[in-house]
Amino acid sequence: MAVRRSVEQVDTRSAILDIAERLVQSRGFNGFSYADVAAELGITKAALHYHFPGKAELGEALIARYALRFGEALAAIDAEGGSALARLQAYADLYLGVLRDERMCLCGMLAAEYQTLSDPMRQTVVRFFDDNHAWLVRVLQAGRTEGTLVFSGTPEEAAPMIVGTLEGAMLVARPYGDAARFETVAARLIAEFTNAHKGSRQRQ
Amino acid sequence: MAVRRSVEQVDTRSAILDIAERLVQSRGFNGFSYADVAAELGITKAALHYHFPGKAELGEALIARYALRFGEALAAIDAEGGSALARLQAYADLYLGVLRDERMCLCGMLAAEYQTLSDPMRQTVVRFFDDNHAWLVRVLQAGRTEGTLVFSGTPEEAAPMIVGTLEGAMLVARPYGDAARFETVAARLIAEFTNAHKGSRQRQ
DNA sequence: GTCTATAGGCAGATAGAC
DNA sequence: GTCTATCTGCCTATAGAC
Repeated sequence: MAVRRSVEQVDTRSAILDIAERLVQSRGFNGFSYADVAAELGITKAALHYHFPGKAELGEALIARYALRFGEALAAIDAEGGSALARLQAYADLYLGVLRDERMCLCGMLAAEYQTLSDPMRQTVVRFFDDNHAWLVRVLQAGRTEGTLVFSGTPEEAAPMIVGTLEGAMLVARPYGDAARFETVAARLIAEFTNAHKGSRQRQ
Repeated sequence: MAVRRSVEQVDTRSAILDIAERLVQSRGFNGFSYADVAAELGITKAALHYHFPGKAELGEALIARYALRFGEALAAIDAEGGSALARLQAYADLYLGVLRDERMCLCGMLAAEYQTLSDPMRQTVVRFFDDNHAWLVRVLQAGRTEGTLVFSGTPEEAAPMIVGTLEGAMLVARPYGDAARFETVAARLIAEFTNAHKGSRQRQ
């Protein structure tokens, strides 16, 4: 009963999203076309328009699913019950996994192309970063309370450093095809949030 | 005598590069067209092809000029004779100036679109990052010797952290239209390279 | 749901006049 | 150097048959 979609539709829709997601993460939103997706999936461009009326709507669905999965990954990290430090390391490993797949973070890519995106896409991109920020703030606060993370200033000030560094390290590592370059930066970043680096500067 | 170009050609060529540069930095290489440049400059698309045979050649010229100017800016920083710390701060301020102009770093943008670029463009992008890296390595080494910069590991390991963090902070700050977000991250980054954060971990 | 066929526009690019 | 005119191809998108 009910309003369940047919299996075919769900699968095709997911397959479209899978292909488009990889294309956007590797080539950018302005670097792929409906023709690319259709050819790879073995259907026509017209069929794509049945599932997504336009490229902007496909883009919105792309970010929404990506954000959903990213949120689930963060929830899974939380569920493991590790320390805040362990959670921060797991967060960096999420980025590493994307880079190893020769991709850029979807929303990092879209951040670069931000000025060419539709308003709905822009809002969804910003929300992704907002969600990341909020999760990191919780981790940082927990780490400070636990004593596993050490940093100056507020969690709200420190969180953008983590997002920015990981996004930027991915961005630059990709032209070099060098995941180790990312790993070195990520390791340094995490090191900055541990040990007894900060003596007097902690929470002035 | 000699083979000097006419004043008109030089000026038009520069004007084309100025407009294209801004368009690439704000919209991406795949987010602008010859028509955009021509309309803004008040000439036809055909005239653009006289100065640059194709979009790829325009792109190469764009990166080459950008790298040249960036190199000059770094030389100017060196010429001021400040400490390594002052030079590092001036380096971060270069990025801030670009962001304040509502632009992304040209090569950061092209790094995102890397997989869609021609081989010559790719090589020029990588060389830009190589040059940045080399300059930063010199500054870091000088800072360690002077005692104005403190960091763990080698300069070669630390330099990618600086490039990555600044590029990433720009990338994420732009959707927020918030230069202060960048400044906070840049300030933290520089703070990490100063003070007495690192005790035992320095050069193990 | 997917197809064929096609519209309408814009992309990068070229020829040749001036 | 810049123009008009034009080309070819790809883009997103739609109509309507199956």
